[in-house]
Amino acid sequence: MGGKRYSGSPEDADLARADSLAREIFSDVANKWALLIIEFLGERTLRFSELRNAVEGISHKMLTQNLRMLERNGLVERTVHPTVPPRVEYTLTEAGQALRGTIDGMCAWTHQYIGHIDESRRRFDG
Amino acid sequence: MGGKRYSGSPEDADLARADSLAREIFSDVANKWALLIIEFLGERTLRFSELRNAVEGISHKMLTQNLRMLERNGLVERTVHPTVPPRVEYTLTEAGQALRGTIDGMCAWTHQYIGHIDESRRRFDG
DNA sequence: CGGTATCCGCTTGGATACTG
DNA sequence: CAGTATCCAAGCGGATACCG
Repeated sequence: MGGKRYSGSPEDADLARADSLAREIFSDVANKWALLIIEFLGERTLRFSELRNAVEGISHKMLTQNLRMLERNGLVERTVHPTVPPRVEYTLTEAGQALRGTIDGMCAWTHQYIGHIDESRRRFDG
Repeated sequence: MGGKRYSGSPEDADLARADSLAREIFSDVANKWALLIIEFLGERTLRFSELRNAVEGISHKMLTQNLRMLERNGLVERTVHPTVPPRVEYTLTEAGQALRGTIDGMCAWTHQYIGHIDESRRRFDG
């Protein structure tokens, strides 16, 4: 991603715009809270409070903030059930599901290399 | 990842420890600078300054900080050539290469859905 | 229950300067 | 060139309170 240089023609300007957009999207999505939320939503639709319990350590504020961002980018769909008390559910869209696939890869990677990493840390720290 | 509850037996304590380690690793790695660095190093070995140019927007400080962290976790290998001026090169280890595969997936995803996302954003903002 | 708003501490991260 | 250290401002993010 990125790394290219454009020299000024109209088509290049378009490419540059797409590039900066890609960077923006990448920056939105590539943070631990967003990735963890997507990972948990991949298993099934969840309510706000369920999500709050699943993603442990996340604050009320960070959860809403990230959910809005994911909704804005069309990765998550928000459905409000007009009941009392309110019931709000979050589901992955197709785009979200697709991204989830790659996050699964990251999780699998973590478990696969956890031993290597733990050892490497000890060597480095000592 | 995570989301499980352990009830207190010795084996459970081990699982809980592995779990929190996994979380720690995930938090280290799941940030945009780390992911971008790994992505660029996947193409080829790079010097500090090359990396600084490739990952545009990153500051000197953030680059060193993330490189140390990646080295500590054994994802990146650092080789110092004792010349004047010094020449320091960074390469992905096998673990790093493996992770790079999944990051490639994220980049591909970005480009595939960039249209959807752009449109979704307009709808949301307007 | 879920969301928004406010306050505010404190971490993050940029700028700068200095070493080998 | 690469790395470390210091300083300091901006903004992240937690806590709290209040509304629909």
